Amino acid sequence: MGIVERREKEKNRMKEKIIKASIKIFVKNGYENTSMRKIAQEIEYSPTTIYLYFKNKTELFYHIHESLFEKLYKNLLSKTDFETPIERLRFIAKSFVSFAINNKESYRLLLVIKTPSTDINNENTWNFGIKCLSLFENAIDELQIDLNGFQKESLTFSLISYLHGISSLTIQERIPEKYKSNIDELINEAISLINNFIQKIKS
Amino acid sequence: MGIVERREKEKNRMKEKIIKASIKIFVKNGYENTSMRKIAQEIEYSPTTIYLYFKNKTELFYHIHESLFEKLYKNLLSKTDFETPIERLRFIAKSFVSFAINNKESYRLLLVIKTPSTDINNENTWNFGIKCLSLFENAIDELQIDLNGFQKESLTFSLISYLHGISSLTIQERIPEKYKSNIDELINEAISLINNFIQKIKS
DNA sequence: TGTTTTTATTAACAGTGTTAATTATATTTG
DNA sequence: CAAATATAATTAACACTGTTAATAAAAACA
Repeated sequence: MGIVERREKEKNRMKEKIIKASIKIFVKNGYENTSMRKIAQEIEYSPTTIYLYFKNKTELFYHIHESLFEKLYKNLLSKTDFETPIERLRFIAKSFVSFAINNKESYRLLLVIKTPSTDINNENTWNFGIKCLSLFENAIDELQIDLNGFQKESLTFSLISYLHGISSLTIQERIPEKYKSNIDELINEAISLINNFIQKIKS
Repeated sequence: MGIVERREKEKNRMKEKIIKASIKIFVKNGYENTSMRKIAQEIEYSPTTIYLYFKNKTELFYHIHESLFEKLYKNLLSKTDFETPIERLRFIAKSFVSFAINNKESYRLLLVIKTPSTDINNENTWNFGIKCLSLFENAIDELQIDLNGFQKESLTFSLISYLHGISSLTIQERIPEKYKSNIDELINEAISLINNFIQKIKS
Protein backbone atom coordinates (compact mmCIF):
# COMPACT_ATOMS: atom_id res chain seq x y z
CA MET A 1 0.00 0.00 0.00
CA GLY A 2 2.63 2.53 -1.04
CA ILE A 3 0.11 4.98 -2.35
CA VAL A 4 -1.77 5.34 0.89
CA GLU A 5 1.54 5.86 2.62
CA ARG A 6 2.66 8.54 0.21
CA ARG A 7 -0.67 10.34 0.46
CA GLU A 8 -0.38 10.27 4.21
CA LYS A 9 3.04 11.82 3.87
CA GLU A 10 1.82 14.46 1.47
CA LYS A 11 -0.98 15.32 3.83
CA ASN A 12 1.49 15.81 6.64
CA ARG A 13 3.79 17.84 4.45
CA MET A 14 0.91 20.10 3.54
CA LYS A 15 -0.02 20.44 7.20
CA GLU A 16 3.56 21.38 8.00
CA LYS A 17 3.59 23.84 5.15
CA ILE A 18 0.48 25.53 6.53
CA ILE A 19 1.80 25.57 10.07
CA LYS A 20 5.10 27.02 8.99
CA ALA A 21 3.40 29.78 7.04
CA SER A 22 0.99 30.37 9.88
CA ILE A 23 3.75 30.80 12.43
CA LYS A 24 5.28 33.43 10.19
CA ILE A 25 2.02 35.35 9.85
CA PHE A 26 0.87 34.89 13.45
CA VAL A 27 4.20 36.01 14.88
CA LYS A 28 4.38 38.90 12.47
CA ASN A 29 0.84 40.23 12.93
CA GLY A 30 -0.54 38.75 16.13
CA TYR A 31 -3.65 36.64 16.45
CA GLU A 32 -6.34 39.12 15.51
CA ASN A 33 -4.49 40.52 12.51
CA THR A 34 -3.79 37.11 11.08
CA SER A 35 -6.36 36.07 8.53
CA MET A 36 -6.86 32.78 6.80
CA ARG A 37 -6.54 34.63 3.52
CA LYS A 38 -3.12 35.96 4.43
CA ILE A 39 -1.94 32.49 5.33
CA ALA A 40 -3.41 31.16 2.10
CA GLN A 41 -1.55 33.81 0.16
CA GLU A 42 1.68 32.82 1.86
CA ILE A 43 1.36 29.20 0.79
CA GLU A 44 -0.16 30.13 -2.58
CA TYR A 45 -3.35 28.17 -2.09
CA SER A 46 -6.94 29.28 -1.88
CA PRO A 47 -8.13 30.21 1.63
CA THR A 48 -10.57 27.35 1.95
CA THR A 49 -7.88 24.77 1.31
CA ILE A 50 -6.63 25.33 4.84
CA TYR A 51 -9.96 24.08 6.12
CA LEU A 52 -9.25 20.71 4.56
CA TYR A 53 -6.33 20.31 6.94
CA PHE A 54 -7.46 22.22 10.02
CA LYS A 55 -10.96 22.55 11.41
CA ASN A 56 -10.72 26.30 11.86
CA LYS A 57 -8.45 29.17 12.88
CA THR A 58 -8.59 28.10 16.51
CA GLU A 59 -7.38 24.60 15.81
CA LEU A 60 -4.66 25.92 13.56
CA PHE A 61 -3.58 28.28 16.29
CA TYR A 62 -3.25 25.43 18.75
CA HIS A 63 -0.46 23.92 16.67
CA ILE A 64 1.31 27.26 16.49
CA HIS A 65 0.87 27.58 20.25
CA GLU A 66 2.58 24.28 20.84
CA SER A 67 5.49 25.00 18.55
CA LEU A 68 6.05 28.40 20.15
CA PHE A 69 6.18 26.78 23.57
CA GLU A 70 8.75 24.42 22.15
CA LYS A 71 10.82 27.41 21.10
CA LEU A 72 10.61 28.88 24.60
CA TYR A 73 11.51 25.52 26.08
CA LYS A 74 14.65 25.32 24.01
CA ASN A 75 15.59 28.81 25.10
CA LEU A 76 15.29 27.87 28.74
CA LEU A 77 17.48 24.86 28.11
CA SER A 78 20.15 26.66 26.08
CA LYS A 79 22.56 26.40 28.98
CA THR A 80 22.72 23.44 31.31
CA ASP A 81 26.00 23.54 33.19
CA PHE A 82 25.90 25.61 36.33
CA GLU A 83 28.12 26.01 39.36
CA THR A 84 25.27 26.22 41.80
CA PRO A 85 21.55 25.46 41.73
CA ILE A 86 20.68 29.09 42.34
CA GLU A 87 22.58 30.03 39.20
CA ARG A 88 20.49 27.60 37.22
CA LEU A 89 17.31 29.15 38.53
CA ARG A 90 18.61 32.61 37.79
CA PHE A 91 19.44 31.61 34.23
CA ILE A 92 16.03 30.12 33.56
CA ALA A 93 14.30 33.14 35.00
CA LYS A 94 16.39 35.54 32.95
CA SER A 95 15.92 33.50 29.81
CA PHE A 96 12.18 33.51 30.31
CA VAL A 97 11.96 37.28 30.47
CA SER A 98 14.50 37.69 27.68
CA PHE A 99 12.43 35.45 25.46
CA ALA A 100 9.38 37.58 26.10
CA ILE A 101 11.16 40.82 25.34
CA ASN A 102 12.97 39.55 22.28
CA ASN A 103 9.95 37.70 20.90
CA LYS A 104 7.12 39.98 21.90
CA GLU A 105 4.48 38.69 19.55
CA SER A 106 5.37 35.08 20.23
CA TYR A 107 5.05 35.69 23.94
CA ARG A 108 1.71 37.40 23.45
CA LEU A 109 0.44 34.41 21.53
CA LEU A 110 1.73 32.09 24.22
CA LEU A 111 0.62 33.70 27.44
CA VAL A 112 -1.07 37.04 26.95
CA ILE A 113 -3.92 36.83 24.47
CA LYS A 114 -7.24 35.40 25.41
CA THR A 115 -7.29 31.77 24.45
CA PRO A 116 -9.50 31.55 21.40
CA SER A 117 -10.82 28.24 22.63
CA THR A 118 -11.07 26.50 25.95
CA ASP A 119 -9.83 23.38 24.22
CA ILE A 120 -6.35 24.81 24.32
CA ASN A 121 -6.50 24.84 28.06
CA ASN A 122 -6.94 21.12 28.03
CA GLU A 123 -3.95 19.76 29.92
CA ASN A 124 -3.31 17.19 27.24
CA THR A 125 -2.60 19.91 24.74
CA TRP A 126 -0.05 21.71 26.87
CA ASN A 127 2.88 19.39 26.33
CA PHE A 128 5.66 21.92 26.03
CA GLY A 129 3.92 24.39 28.29
CA ILE A 130 4.01 21.84 31.07
CA LYS A 131 7.62 21.09 30.25
CA CYS A 132 8.52 24.74 30.71
CA LEU A 133 6.79 24.81 34.05
CA SER A 134 8.60 21.67 35.06
CA LEU A 135 11.93 23.32 34.36
CA PHE A 136 11.15 25.93 36.98
CA GLU A 137 9.85 23.34 39.37
CA ASN A 138 12.97 21.22 39.01
CA ALA A 139 15.25 24.21 39.40
CA ILE A 140 13.55 25.08 42.66
CA ASP A 141 13.72 21.44 43.64
CA GLU A 142 17.43 21.37 43.07
CA LEU A 143 17.93 24.10 45.62
CA GLN A 144 17.41 21.20 48.01
CA ILE A 145 15.72 23.26 50.59
CA ASP A 146 13.36 21.94 53.16
CA LEU A 147 10.11 23.67 52.29
CA ASN A 148 8.83 22.73 55.70
CA GLY A 149 5.51 21.51 54.40
CA PHE A 150 5.10 24.43 52.10
CA GLN A 151 3.81 23.62 48.67
CA LYS A 152 6.53 23.50 46.08
CA GLU A 153 3.96 24.16 43.35
CA SER A 154 2.90 27.29 45.10
CA LEU A 155 6.42 28.64 45.13
CA THR A 156 6.87 27.76 41.46
CA PHE A 157 3.67 29.52 40.56
CA SER A 158 4.76 32.54 42.55
CA LEU A 159 7.99 32.85 40.65
CA ILE A 160 6.35 32.36 37.30
CA SER A 161 3.63 34.86 38.13
CA TYR A 162 6.25 37.41 38.98
CA LEU A 163 8.24 36.78 35.82
CA HIS A 164 5.12 36.84 33.71
CA GLY A 165 4.05 40.08 35.34
CA ILE A 166 7.36 41.72 34.50
CA SER A 167 7.30 40.32 30.99
CA SER A 168 3.76 41.13 30.04
CA LEU A 169 3.66 44.61 31.54
CA THR A 170 6.89 45.36 29.71
CA ILE A 171 5.93 44.11 26.27
CA GLN A 172 2.39 45.46 26.47
CA GLU A 173 3.87 48.85 27.23
CA ARG A 174 1.67 49.42 30.20
CA ILE A 175 4.47 50.81 32.37
CA PRO A 176 4.79 54.57 32.87
CA GLU A 177 8.30 55.84 32.24
CA LYS A 178 9.24 56.40 35.85
CA TYR A 179 8.67 52.76 36.64
CA LYS A 180 10.69 51.46 33.79
CA SER A 181 13.89 50.33 35.38
CA ASN A 182 16.55 47.89 34.42
CA ILE A 183 14.96 44.55 33.68
CA ASP A 184 18.02 42.62 34.78
CA GLU A 185 17.81 44.30 38.11
CA LEU A 186 14.16 43.32 38.42
CA ILE A 187 14.91 39.70 37.68
CA ASN A 188 17.62 39.68 40.28
CA GLU A 189 15.06 41.08 42.64
CA ALA A 190 12.69 38.31 41.71
CA ILE A 191 15.30 35.72 42.59
CA SER A 192 16.14 37.56 45.78
CA LEU A 193 12.51 37.61 46.74
CA ILE A 194 12.17 33.91 46.17
CA ASN A 195 15.44 33.31 47.94
CA ASN A 196 14.43 35.27 50.97
CA PHE A 197 11.10 33.61 51.04
CA ILE A 198 12.87 30.31 51.12
CA GLN A 199 15.08 31.50 53.94
CA LYS A 200 12.02 32.42 55.92
CA ILE A 201 10.47 29.01 55.42
CA LYS A 202 13.66 27.34 56.53
CA SER A 203 13.84 29.20 59.79
CA MET B 1 -25.62 82.68 23.98
CA GLY B 2 -27.96 80.16 25.55
CA ILE B 3 -28.34 78.09 22.42
CA VAL B 4 -24.66 77.40 21.94
CA GLU B 5 -24.49 76.40 25.58
CA ARG B 6 -27.39 74.04 25.32
CA ARG B 7 -25.96 72.44 22.20
CA GLU B 8 -22.67 71.98 23.99
CA LYS B 9 -24.51 70.27 26.80
CA GLU B 10 -26.43 68.06 24.41
CA LYS B 11 -23.21 67.08 22.71
CA ASN B 12 -21.72 66.09 26.05
CA ARG B 13 -24.84 64.19 27.02
CA MET B 14 -24.65 62.26 23.76
CA LYS B 15 -20.98 61.52 24.37
CA GLU B 16 -21.81 60.26 27.82
CA LYS B 17 -24.62 58.16 26.40
CA ILE B 18 -22.23 56.54 23.94
CA ILE B 19 -19.55 55.96 26.57
CA LYS B 20 -22.03 54.42 28.95
CA ALA B 21 -23.33 52.06 26.30
CA SER B 22 -19.78 51.28 25.19
CA ILE B 23 -18.68 50.31 28.67
CA LYS B 24 -21.57 47.90 28.83
CA ILE B 25 -20.68 46.29 25.52
CA PHE B 26 -16.90 46.35 25.96
CA VAL B 27 -17.07 44.82 29.44
CA LYS B 28 -19.60 42.25 28.26
CA ASN B 29 -17.82 41.16 25.09
CA GLY B 30 -14.21 42.31 25.28
CA TYR B 31 -12.45 44.59 22.86
CA GLU B 32 -12.43 42.48 19.73
CA ASN B 33 -16.02 41.35 20.03
CA THR B 34 -17.30 44.84 20.52
CA SER B 35 -18.47 46.39 17.28
CA MET B 36 -19.54 49.91 16.52
CA ARG B 37 -22.80 48.47 15.27
CA LYS B 38 -23.50 46.75 18.58
CA ILE B 39 -22.89 49.99 20.44
CA ALA B 40 -25.09 51.82 17.97
CA GLN B 41 -27.84 49.31 18.55
CA GLU B 42 -27.57 49.83 22.30
CA ILE B 43 -28.11 53.58 22.01
CA GLU B 44 -30.60 53.17 19.17
CA TYR B 45 -28.69 55.31 16.70
CA SER B 46 -27.10 54.45 13.41
CA PRO B 47 -23.50 53.18 13.62
CA THR B 48 -21.95 56.15 11.88
CA THR B 49 -23.44 58.59 14.36
CA ILE B 50 -20.78 57.49 16.85
CA TYR B 51 -18.15 58.81 14.48
CA LEU B 52 -19.60 62.29 14.90
CA TYR B 53 -18.58 62.17 18.56
CA PHE B 54 -15.50 59.96 18.54
CA LYS B 55 -12.81 59.71 15.89
CA ASN B 56 -12.82 55.92 15.85
CA LYS B 57 -13.08 52.81 17.96
CA THR B 58 -9.64 53.39 19.42
CA GLU B 59 -10.46 56.86 20.67
CA LEU B 60 -13.74 55.65 22.07
CA PHE B 61 -11.93 52.86 23.87
CA TYR B 62 -9.59 55.33 25.51
CA HIS B 63 -12.49 56.90 27.40
CA ILE B 64 -13.68 53.49 28.54
CA HIS B 65 -10.12 52.71 29.62
CA GLU B 66 -10.00 55.75 31.84
CA SER B 67 -13.34 55.10 33.45
CA LEU B 68 -12.43 51.48 34.18
CA PHE B 69 -9.23 52.62 35.87
CA GLU B 70 -11.38 54.92 37.94
CA LYS B 71 -13.46 51.95 39.01
CA LEU B 72 -10.34 50.05 40.03
CA TYR B 73 -9.07 53.09 41.89
CA LYS B 74 -12.25 53.31 43.94
CA ASN B 75 -11.95 49.64 44.78
CA LEU B 76 -8.44 50.10 46.09
CA LEU B 77 -9.67 52.98 48.23
CA SER B 78 -12.77 51.25 49.56
CA LYS B 79 -11.12 50.92 52.96
CA THR B 80 -8.81 53.53 54.45
CA ASP B 81 -8.49 52.88 58.16
CA PHE B 82 -5.80 50.41 59.09
CA GLU B 83 -4.02 49.43 62.26
CA THR B 84 -0.64 49.09 60.64
CA PRO B 85 0.92 50.17 57.34
CA ILE B 86 1.51 46.58 56.32
CA GLU B 87 -2.20 45.92 56.64
CA ARG B 88 -2.91 48.77 54.29
CA LEU B 89 -0.51 47.33 51.73
CA ARG B 90 -2.05 43.92 52.13
CA PHE B 91 -5.53 45.31 51.58
CA ILE B 92 -4.58 47.17 48.44
CA ALA B 93 -2.81 44.14 47.04
CA LYS B 94 -5.75 41.86 47.78
CA SER B 95 -8.21 44.35 46.36
CA PHE B 96 -6.20 44.58 43.18
CA VAL B 97 -6.30 40.84 42.55
CA SER B 98 -9.91 40.61 43.67
CA PHE B 99 -10.87 43.29 41.20
CA ALA B 100 -9.19 41.35 38.42
CA ILE B 101 -10.90 38.11 39.30
CA ASN B 102 -14.33 39.62 39.86
CA ASN B 103 -14.16 41.89 36.83
CA LYS B 104 -12.27 39.74 34.37
CA GLU B 105 -13.19 41.53 31.19
CA SER B 106 -12.63 44.94 32.75
CA TYR B 107 -9.19 43.87 33.86
CA ARG B 108 -8.39 42.51 30.42
CA LEU B 109 -9.36 45.82 28.89
CA LEU B 110 -7.26 47.66 31.44
CA LEU B 111 -4.02 45.74 31.53
CA VAL B 112 -4.04 42.64 29.38
CA ILE B 113 -5.08 43.39 25.83
CA LYS B 114 -2.71 44.93 23.40
CA THR B 115 -3.24 48.65 23.42
CA PRO B 116 -5.07 49.45 20.20
CA SER B 117 -3.18 52.69 19.94
CA THR B 118 0.09 53.99 21.25
CA ASP B 119 -1.73 57.18 22.10
CA ILE B 120 -3.20 55.46 25.09
CA ASN B 121 0.27 54.96 26.46
CA ASN B 122 0.73 58.66 26.53
CA GLU B 123 1.30 59.52 30.18
CA ASN B 124 -1.19 62.35 30.01
CA THR B 125 -3.96 59.91 29.28
CA TRP B 126 -3.22 57.67 32.24
CA ASN B 127 -4.71 59.81 34.97
CA PHE B 128 -6.36 57.13 37.05
CA GLY B 129 -3.80 54.53 36.07
CA ILE B 130 -1.09 56.67 37.61
CA LYS B 131 -3.28 57.23 40.65
CA CYS B 132 -3.56 53.48 41.17
CA LEU B 133 0.17 53.10 40.96
CA SER B 134 0.62 55.92 43.42
CA LEU B 135 -1.54 54.11 45.93
CA PHE B 136 0.91 51.25 45.95
CA GLU B 137 3.86 53.59 46.10
CA ASN B 138 2.40 55.46 49.04
CA ALA B 139 1.56 52.28 50.87
CA ILE B 140 5.12 51.12 50.53
CA ASP B 141 6.28 54.55 51.57
CA GLU B 142 4.22 54.38 54.72
CA LEU B 143 6.08 51.32 55.84
CA GLN B 144 8.71 53.88 56.71
CA ILE B 145 11.56 51.63 55.94
CA ASP B 146 14.98 52.79 55.00
CA LEU B 147 15.40 51.48 51.49
CA ASN B 148 19.12 52.02 51.83
CA GLY B 149 19.44 53.67 48.44
CA PHE B 150 17.23 51.12 46.80
CA GLN B 151 14.74 52.56 44.36
CA LYS B 152 11.26 52.81 45.77
CA GLU B 153 9.82 52.74 42.26
CA SER B 154 11.58 49.50 41.59
CA LEU B 155 10.01 47.87 44.60
CA THR B 156 6.60 49.20 43.65
CA PHE B 157 6.94 47.84 40.17
CA SER B 158 8.03 44.51 41.56
CA LEU B 159 4.95 44.18 43.67
CA ILE B 160 2.64 45.25 40.88
CA SER B 161 4.31 42.90 38.44
CA TYR B 162 3.78 40.05 40.81
CA LEU B 163 0.14 40.92 41.43
CA HIS B 164 -0.47 41.40 37.74
CA GLY B 165 1.17 38.08 37.01
CA ILE B 166 -1.10 36.29 39.45
CA SER B 167 -4.15 38.15 38.16
CA SER B 168 -3.59 37.78 34.46
CA LEU B 169 -2.50 34.15 34.53
CA THR B 170 -5.56 33.38 36.60
CA ILE B 171 -8.17 35.14 34.51
CA GLN B 172 -6.61 34.09 31.21
CA GLU B 173 -6.83 30.51 32.41
CA ARG B 174 -3.27 29.74 31.58
CA ILE B 175 -2.59 27.85 34.78
CA PRO B 176 -2.54 24.05 34.79
CA GLU B 177 -4.72 22.56 37.50
CA LYS B 178 -1.93 21.45 39.76
CA TYR B 179 -0.70 25.01 40.10
CA LYS B 180 -4.03 26.46 40.94
CA SER B 181 -3.90 27.09 44.62
CA ASN B 182 -5.65 29.44 46.91
CA ILE B 183 -5.32 32.96 45.59
CA ASP B 184 -5.43 34.48 49.05
CA GLU B 185 -2.48 32.37 50.01
CA LEU B 186 -0.60 33.57 46.97
CA ILE B 187 -1.22 37.20 47.79
CA ASN B 188 -0.02 36.67 51.32
CA GLU B 189 3.05 35.14 49.79
CA ALA B 190 3.48 38.19 47.62
CA ILE B 191 3.41 40.43 50.65
CA SER B 192 5.76 38.13 52.49
CA LEU B 193 8.15 38.21 49.59
CA ILE B 194 8.10 41.99 49.50
CA ASN B 195 8.37 42.08 53.24
CA ASN B 196 11.35 39.81 53.32
CA PHE B 197 12.96 41.72 50.55
CA ILE B 198 12.57 44.83 52.61
CA GLN B 199 14.09 43.08 55.61
CA LYS B 200 17.09 42.16 53.55
CA ILE B 201 17.59 45.72 52.37
CA LYS B 202 17.41 46.95 55.95
CA SER B 203 20.14 44.65 57.15
C1' DT C 1 -11.54 3.77 -20.45
C1' DG C 2 -15.11 4.83 -17.02
C1' DT C 3 -16.25 5.35 -12.11
C1' DT C 4 -15.31 6.71 -7.64
C1' DT C 5 -12.70 9.11 -4.22
C1' DT C 6 -9.88 12.86 -2.88
C1' DT C 7 -8.27 17.62 -3.29
C1' DA C 8 -8.82 22.35 -4.47
C1' DT C 9 -11.41 26.32 -5.92
C1' DT C 10 -15.13 29.68 -6.52
C1' DA C 11 -19.26 31.88 -4.78
C1' DA C 12 -21.62 33.28 -1.05
C1' DC C 13 -23.14 34.79 3.82
C1' DA C 14 -23.09 37.54 7.73
C1' DG C 15 -20.18 40.16 10.06
C1' DT C 16 -16.28 44.01 10.82
C1' DG C 17 -14.29 49.43 10.87
C1' DT C 18 -14.73 53.32 8.37
C1' DT C 19 -15.63 56.98 4.60
C1' DA C 20 -18.50 59.58 1.21
C1' DA C 21 -22.78 61.03 -0.26
C1' DT C 22 -27.38 62.03 1.07
C1' DT C 23 -31.27 63.26 3.88
C1' DA C 24 -33.38 65.40 7.93
C1' DT C 25 -33.41 68.80 11.46
C1' DA C 26 -32.15 73.01 13.65
C1' DT C 27 -30.46 77.72 13.59
C1' DT C 28 -29.54 82.03 11.52
C1' DT C 29 -30.43 85.54 8.21
C1' DG C 30 -33.15 88.48 4.96
C1' DC D 1 -42.59 84.15 8.29
C1' DA D 2 -39.69 82.26 4.41
C1' DA D 3 -35.13 81.32 2.54
C1' DA D 4 -30.43 80.16 3.32
C1' DT D 5 -27.16 78.07 6.05
C1' DA D 6 -25.20 75.08 9.46
C1' DT D 7 -25.51 70.93 12.11
C1' DA D 8 -26.98 66.17 13.00
C1' DA D 9 -28.13 61.69 11.48
C1' DT D 10 -28.70 58.25 8.06
C1' DT D 11 -27.97 55.21 4.03
C1' DA D 12 -24.85 53.16 0.71
C1' DA D 13 -20.60 51.51 -0.11
C1' DC D 14 -15.67 49.58 0.30
C1' DA D 15 -12.43 46.38 1.60
C1' DC D 16 -11.82 43.38 4.93
C1' DT D 17 -12.96 39.01 8.28
C1' DG D 18 -14.09 33.47 9.35
C1' DT D 19 -16.49 29.98 7.46
C1' DT D 20 -19.85 26.87 4.67
C1' DA D 21 -21.98 24.95 0.39
C1' DA D 22 -21.60 24.04 -4.25
C1' DT D 23 -18.62 23.24 -7.99
C1' DA D 24 -14.45 22.02 -10.55
C1' DA D 25 -10.06 19.58 -11.01
C1' DA D 26 -7.07 15.79 -10.10
C1' DA D 27 -5.87 11.30 -8.65
C1' DA D 28 -6.84 6.43 -7.62
C1' DC D 29 -9.34 2.41 -8.50
C1' DA D 30 -12.22 -0.69 -11.31
